Amino acid sequence: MLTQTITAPAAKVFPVPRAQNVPAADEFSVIATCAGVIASEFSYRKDEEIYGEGEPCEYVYQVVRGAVRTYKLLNDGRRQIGAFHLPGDVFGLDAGSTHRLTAEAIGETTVRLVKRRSLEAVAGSNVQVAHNLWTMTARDLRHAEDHMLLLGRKTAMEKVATFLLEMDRRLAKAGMMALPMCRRDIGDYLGLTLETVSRALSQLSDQGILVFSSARQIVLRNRQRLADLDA
Amino acid sequence: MLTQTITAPAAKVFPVPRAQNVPAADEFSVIATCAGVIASEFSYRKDEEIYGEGEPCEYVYQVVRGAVRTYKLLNDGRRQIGAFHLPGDVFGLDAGSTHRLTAEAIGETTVRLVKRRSLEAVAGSNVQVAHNLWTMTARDLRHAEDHMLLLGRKTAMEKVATFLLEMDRRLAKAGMMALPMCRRDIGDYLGLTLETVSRALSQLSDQGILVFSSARQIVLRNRQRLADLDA
DNA sequence: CGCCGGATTGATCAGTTTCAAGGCATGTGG
DNA sequence: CCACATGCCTTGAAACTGATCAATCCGGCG
Repeated sequence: MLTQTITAPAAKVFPVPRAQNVPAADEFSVIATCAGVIASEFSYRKDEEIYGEGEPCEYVYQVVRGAVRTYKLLNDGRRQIGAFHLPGDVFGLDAGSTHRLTAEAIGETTVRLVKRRSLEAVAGSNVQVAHNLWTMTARDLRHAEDHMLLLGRKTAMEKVATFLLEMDRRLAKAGMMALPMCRRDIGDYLGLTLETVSRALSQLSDQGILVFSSARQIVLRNRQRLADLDA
Repeated sequence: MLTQTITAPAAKVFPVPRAQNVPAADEFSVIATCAGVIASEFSYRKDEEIYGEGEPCEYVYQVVRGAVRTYKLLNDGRRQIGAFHLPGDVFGLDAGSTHRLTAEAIGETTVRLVKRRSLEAVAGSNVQVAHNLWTMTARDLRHAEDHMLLLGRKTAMEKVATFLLEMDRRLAKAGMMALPMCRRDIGDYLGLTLETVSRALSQLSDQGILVFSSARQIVLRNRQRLADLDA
């Protein structure tokens, strides 16, 4: 899956560069800094597949620039996006031997990656690294548990409110939120149609809770009222 | 939360008894067998809380007899059950310091338990145990990912079909399935009302896909047709 | 300028929920 | 031993939320 992206720039291998725009306590960096683990960088074009469901886990990834969606499909094409991965986020870390979701670049996206085998090797002797693997998987589990509550029990408006607060927390810069994903992606993340997402956002705009600079550039005007709508 | 169950039998401490009716490759047993880790046994009455969301993680549990539901609540009481835990299943293993779901006994239930602190201690030096913690959390994550797809994108009938196949796989004995949980629990697991669950089951019964011995005693007559309904 | 993908908005439809009634076991007290 | 209460389940009818179908609209770009 790395070789099929022939038009993408060749991966540049370099000796453990620390990420710039990434939280301080960064398990990925800790892992990548361990002896024997080589971090590379790689770019994907819009909508390009990074790995597919069922494929063997060759690498573990960290978003550097851009955004990634991971999802599952039903036979007839219905899609459930499990998570959006933004700069600094680690994805593709599966404990088993194959990926259980498909990962795609949402827009032009750059990732760092480490070989899973070298990770395994280090984890086999380094308890700190083994602990980090557990912590990262546990973080994904926590998100999934919260998201099950959303999918199973929240109303459309509550889902959208939760989504906006999550994105605000994760990617707000200077009071402005620049959503990398389209309405369909949001719908497939929230278990809604794109029309329902659009209607909910319009309603929030009408109520003055948010303002659109453009369809994907949003300023939250009243986080408290949004939080009230969130159940 | 252990001390408040005053009418339950006192925990009996005993030196690492292997579980009888439990899979061979049992990480919990591996963990419980490690030096310094003491396994106890404990029983809970129907609907008794085992731990609450937000409480510190004192123990990790394994169901011996009975069944456990773990769930989250919204402010107004809407409930999402994340998983049912049946004999042999491990639950309550959170990487953080507090539980993120509430656990309750569904009926009269017996569990084995080990102190989380002793687990931590062993994991700090034993890579095998650290790896097992990761594997168990990853298994929960896999289930949560599958369940997000169900909650977000499957129809009522598809949800019920998936549920029946899951329970058939996990607790069918002699072709018969004895569900430990009520219709409301099933609904709160599938993101449906209990009436919708009941209607779907009746419909499956009408179509001859299953037969009720009683409301909770079910025989699947045609797993293939059920799998077809599952999407 | 005109195209195109994405977004919005409107009208109708359908699936699920809600509300309500009744049935069927189980257990308890008279 | 029967009457009755209780909890759980089923079934029906009406209401409602969100989906579907369809028509623009808007902004960016060739």
